[in-house]
Amino acid sequence: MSITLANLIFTQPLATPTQLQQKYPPRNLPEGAAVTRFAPSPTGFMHIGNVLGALVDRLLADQSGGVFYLRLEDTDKKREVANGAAAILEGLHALEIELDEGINRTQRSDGAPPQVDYGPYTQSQRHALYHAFARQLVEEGLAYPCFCTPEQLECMRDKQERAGVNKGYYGDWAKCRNLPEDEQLRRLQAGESYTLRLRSLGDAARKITVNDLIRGKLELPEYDMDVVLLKADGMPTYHFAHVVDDHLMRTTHVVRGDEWLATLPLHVQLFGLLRLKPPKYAHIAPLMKIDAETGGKRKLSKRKDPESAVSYFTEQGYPAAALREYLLTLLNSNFEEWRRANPAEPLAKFPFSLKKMSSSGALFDLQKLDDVSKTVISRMTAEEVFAQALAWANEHDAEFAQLLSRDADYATRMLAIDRGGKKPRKDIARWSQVRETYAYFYEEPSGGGSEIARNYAELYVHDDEKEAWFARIKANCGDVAVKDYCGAVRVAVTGRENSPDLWAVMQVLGEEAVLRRLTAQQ
RNA sequence: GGCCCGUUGGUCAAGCGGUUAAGACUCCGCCCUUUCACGGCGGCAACACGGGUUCGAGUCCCGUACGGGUCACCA
Repeated sequence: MSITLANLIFTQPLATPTQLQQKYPPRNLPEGAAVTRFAPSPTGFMHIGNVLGALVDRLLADQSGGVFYLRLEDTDKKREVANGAAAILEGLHALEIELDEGINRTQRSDGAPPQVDYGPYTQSQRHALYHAFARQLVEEGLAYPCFCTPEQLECMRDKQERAGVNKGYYGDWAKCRNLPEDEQLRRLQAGESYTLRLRSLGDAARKITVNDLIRGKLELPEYDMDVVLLKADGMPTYHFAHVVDDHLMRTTHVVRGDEWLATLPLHVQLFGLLRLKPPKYAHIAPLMKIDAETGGKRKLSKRKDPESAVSYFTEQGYPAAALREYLLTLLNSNFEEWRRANPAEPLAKFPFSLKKMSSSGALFDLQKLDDVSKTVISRMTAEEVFAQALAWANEHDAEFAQLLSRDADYATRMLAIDRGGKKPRKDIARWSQVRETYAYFYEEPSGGGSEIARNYAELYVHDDEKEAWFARIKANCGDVAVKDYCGAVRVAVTGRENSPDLWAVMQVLGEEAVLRRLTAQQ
């Protein structure tokens, strides 16, 4: 084998890009079907913004008869966490977002015939694929080895900072860009550490126009940096992996955070140099919050804001459906209107539109989430509420889980109070609130009965229907106003000044418990 | 700092050259009611600022301010 740049860099036999494109042909899907992907890195932390993107991916695939898959971006071994993949799957599960492909799945969830396997779906296993495309770039003179050390690069940036010029590896600053070939070969043969850099053809003075599905036409400067394509360990950088993977996996729509807008021209350039067709892009604005100290709006921060983690919401016990519904209201403001008109339709039926998304960041509003969640929970049956509350308690409140499961029938009857009608109660926004809301069903109020309560105990007939029950109170309250009389009974029975329908509460508690509470000593 | 993106009530947001500038959440009031919710009705409250273009500008253009992003062998 002759001694060439490409042969020294790529010592293993590789397929050609053309062969790979034949191996992973365009997907056999209906016209216009969107192939979307969720591509997080396994850092052990799932940001709520990440699942927001995944929701968009899911919706896009659903409404077009397409495919939504998961790809693990584990090219940075320094940041990788042991069970990072599990955390990602949990995050998707928290919103019940289903995958068609990826990691532990290779066929569509709707039972459609299996597609060609477009995996592996873990980037660290796709080494040879990246190298195949990288080799082509080297052979065409579009990529070169860079021997600069991290220290040298750091030093370069310092100088650039002082000189007041743009930082980065470009133009005259790109020391290794024009190394004589014999030097390149010599240093490669000597085993020096190197990265593979793009020989950029971009000129920052020129503009390209790209279309973003959310923002419309964008005019951005060409990318003129010689970015790293392959790191010293042979792993691809995000930019290069994005181009190779999304092409080979036949992604049609790339949905990602708008922090990628700045490097979009680079990605477009890379697709061009590889003679590949770029996907469509949709850049989502970040979720924001009000900073408690400054009062200003800022991006939801992983470090400062516990509610930026999906796990926060699962711990609080927000139902997956509530999370999805709330996020949809942020995505498309006409969603609430649609939901009111179609209370039972699955989300996939919602005419979701990327165009209707805001290009500036939405404030994450916990209060509104609670409101949405209350509505979602108020529409569930008592059995559903019981099952989900119990599932939550099993994970986060063992004592309460025991209480609930000790008498499932009792708990279900309790949860059924004021539920199911046209105007159901909306007491609960999260499963963590169930225990406190229904506490008096499990423990006697501490106050004890009052004079009125003891008086009422004597005339109480447990088998009274609601009408008769109320008539009996009215007939016996004497000088005391009905309102006050009922109030006293309520306090004795529940320990609170307010509760759901008193009669219904007493029916569930049972005659014995009611009488005991009415006659308890103070 | 360079480059890019954005800015309609407290919040999410309709609006696409002529509107009394929708709706939802929060808050307040009233009604319903055995309490509290729910529900119904009503209210407070907005086009960041300055210049243009135009008969007319939230809507188009240019500045300014503010916010966000990016400038890694992280994604």
